[in-house]
Amino acid sequence: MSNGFDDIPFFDEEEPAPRKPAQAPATSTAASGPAPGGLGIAARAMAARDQTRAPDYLSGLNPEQRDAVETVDGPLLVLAGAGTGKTRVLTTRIAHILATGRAFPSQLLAVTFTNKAAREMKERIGLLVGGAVEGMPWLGTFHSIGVKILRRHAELVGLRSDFTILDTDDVVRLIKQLIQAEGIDDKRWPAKQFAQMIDGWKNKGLDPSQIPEGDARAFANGKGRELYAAYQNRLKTLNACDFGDLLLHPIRMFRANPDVLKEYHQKFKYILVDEYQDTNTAQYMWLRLLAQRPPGVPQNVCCVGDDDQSIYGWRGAEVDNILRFEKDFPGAKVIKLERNYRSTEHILGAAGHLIAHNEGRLGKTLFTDRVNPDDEKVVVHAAWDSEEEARAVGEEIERLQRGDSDGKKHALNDMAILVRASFQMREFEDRFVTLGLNYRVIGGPRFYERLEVRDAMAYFRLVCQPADDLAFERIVNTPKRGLGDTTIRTLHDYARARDVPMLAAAADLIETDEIKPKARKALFDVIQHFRRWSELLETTPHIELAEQILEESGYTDMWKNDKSAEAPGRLENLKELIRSMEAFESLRGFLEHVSLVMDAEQNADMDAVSIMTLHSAKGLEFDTVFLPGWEEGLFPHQRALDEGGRSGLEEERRLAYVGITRAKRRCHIWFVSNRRIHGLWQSTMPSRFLDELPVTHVEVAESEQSYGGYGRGGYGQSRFDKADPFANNYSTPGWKRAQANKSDATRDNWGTRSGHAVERIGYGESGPKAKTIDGELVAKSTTSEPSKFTVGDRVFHIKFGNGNIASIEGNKLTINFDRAGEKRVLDGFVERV
DNA sequence: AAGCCTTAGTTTTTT
DNA sequence: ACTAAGGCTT
Repeated sequence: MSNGFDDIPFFDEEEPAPRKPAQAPATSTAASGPAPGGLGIAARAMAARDQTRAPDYLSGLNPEQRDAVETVDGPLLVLAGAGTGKTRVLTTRIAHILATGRAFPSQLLAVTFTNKAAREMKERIGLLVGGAVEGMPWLGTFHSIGVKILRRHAELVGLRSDFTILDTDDVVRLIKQLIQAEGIDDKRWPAKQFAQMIDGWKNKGLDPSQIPEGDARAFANGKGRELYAAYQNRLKTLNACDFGDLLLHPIRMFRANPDVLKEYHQKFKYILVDEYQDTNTAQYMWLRLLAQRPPGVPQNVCCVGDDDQSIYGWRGAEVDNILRFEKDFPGAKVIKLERNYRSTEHILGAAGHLIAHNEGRLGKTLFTDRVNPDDEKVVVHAAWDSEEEARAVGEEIERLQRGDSDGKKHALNDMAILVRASFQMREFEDRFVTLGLNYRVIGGPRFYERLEVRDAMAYFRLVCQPADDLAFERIVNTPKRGLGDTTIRTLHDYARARDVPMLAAAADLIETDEIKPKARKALFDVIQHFRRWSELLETTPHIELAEQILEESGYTDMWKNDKSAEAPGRLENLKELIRSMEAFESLRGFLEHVSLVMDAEQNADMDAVSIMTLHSAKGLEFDTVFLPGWEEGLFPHQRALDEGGRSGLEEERRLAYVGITRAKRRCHIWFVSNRRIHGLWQSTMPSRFLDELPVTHVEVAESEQSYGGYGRGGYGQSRFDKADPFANNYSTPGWKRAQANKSDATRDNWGTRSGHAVERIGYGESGPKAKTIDGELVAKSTTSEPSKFTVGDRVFHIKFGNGNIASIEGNKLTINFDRAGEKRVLDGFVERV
């Protein structure tokens, strides 16, 4: 569990979460079996209760929190703003339900989105109640609980209970096969895209028969519905599920089997949902099925969320679920948590003013009364380009580390850089490597998604589940065994014709002469190996077996013989994979875990600055937060605006809100005038979100360096004394260029900004001379001067050779090259011949 | 089966 | 501009 954040206390300067009560039994009596288990916890919790006064665990709560904990009967929506003690309320509420004897641990259903959140909740309940929480079998993610339900009733939806869970990669490969089998051009209709469509439908809870006609037509000349149905059939044959099915199958099963649903109704006395604003339609349907009760019986559902932190609309989350909670659950009580324990008044003020620009919200205002005159305002900085941005952030970090500003030395662990898009990270990494500053990147490619780990897992899967064709196809020729396309196709056809797994097909076919002798020998060896491994499965310790599989299959040797730079790292990852199996009892148990828990631990020992996207920062907090890249087009992101319209913009704004509210003490926002996007230098405009920050809580940093045109020439006072605090930035070369571009076709990405009137102050002309790089950049991307080329000119390009200019858009030329065909290039890269 | 060349994509991410 | 992946050639 340690990625460095788990030990950061949720409350700053508050008393820690209540400790194990003195009268709690010292020894654990946790039940060993599953249901009806968990009496150990209940007993401890009951013992912890003090009949004469309010129990200890309630004492540290504010009135609203306490209300949310004690309102146990009937539907309850807790609107918990950032840093208001959400997790504390949830965990205390659970402890309270247990302590008052209202339910056994096994009668609580508590759902989270991520494994991390589930883990954290378990730990914290353990702290409250004392001891581990083995007795809460129904605390987990939507998906892990879905699997649990589904394994019990798999046969009701046409699966066997040992079904496999496919991840995205498997799904895409499977769909690709289906597309090809239909004779559809898989270049024109990419499997990946269709996988995303299916995912979208499943998020909405739609079967093939239910998808909108338009959607069905949109793919592969109207074959969308057919393909989706074919995909579901194929999954059934494979005895497999995708992630969406882990929710949809239980929904189907409950609808078709009211008696089963009733069992669960009786079982779950209290239901809790975390991060309710992130639920999608399918999750919502699932929840409603489980939460519904006959008239007169209270629906004990408690959903906790924050509409202002809903940032996953693009993957199917429906903020509406939280906005209409009261309609869905009549008689619901709504409690708002607005007292913030995390941030300074300036940070809260800035965030609150920004988010107030959103229309579709329930409306909360965070406040704190711990006001300190030394609290720093949110600082907005300008930089010339992203390189300077990274340099300046690096300097600020070193300053804090040394303790220059306030005499306190700040740990790198307390600082984070939160970016909108991951490509922004690189510049910071480069800079920090140069500076020798420790950093850690959160998110990004994950351990279990690495090629070598997935290969190894495919071997294990096939040993446990010989019918796993996807695993078979993945590794049958890895390492190379001379089993090429032809052989695989033969196997595939045979298997499909007889409806048997490919491994079985292979066993059949090596008896015949349909396969060339060489391939037959190779296949024979593979089959022998798997037979033996399967036999060892029951007798050999799983770690030993896993090592043996990787050795005997030649997989480790393959990487040992590989001379590429990555090979050693891959071998190291394989060792790590084996090591991580130690925590499990069997190979099967391990596989199940991995399919549901895709995250791996990070080392938290080192003191390091965290770099991550705004999305992965949700739920975390840091003393100092740096928010670079506040420019139109990047943040708010152009695509969010194009595809999401106004609601897209509002989601971006929520993202900005999430970013600011991660900060406890210091928040530094940056924007640059020039950024390279897709390899081209673009002039950028400051983000509209900057204009939405309140003057009283924000200051604009004086220009720290090279980037001249800002803050010099007698501007000592706050930029906010002016009508437009950022006016000066609009006099920079970047801004002028943006203006010039406005009347030009090159504005395509950037010129669509509206409703943002600014007064320009003619300052740049007489201002300090810009750096040399300025001249270069202007030369490359300015459009204020007419192009030195005209349509029809014959030009030479170093890569594409000779050609004629077909059209000119600012500094971008469209050229018909004699050999390379039509290309768009910058005018700086060609010369007249 | 390895290596080269062309082509497409380049916001955010969980399970 | 860069990268990664897929297709094609040798």
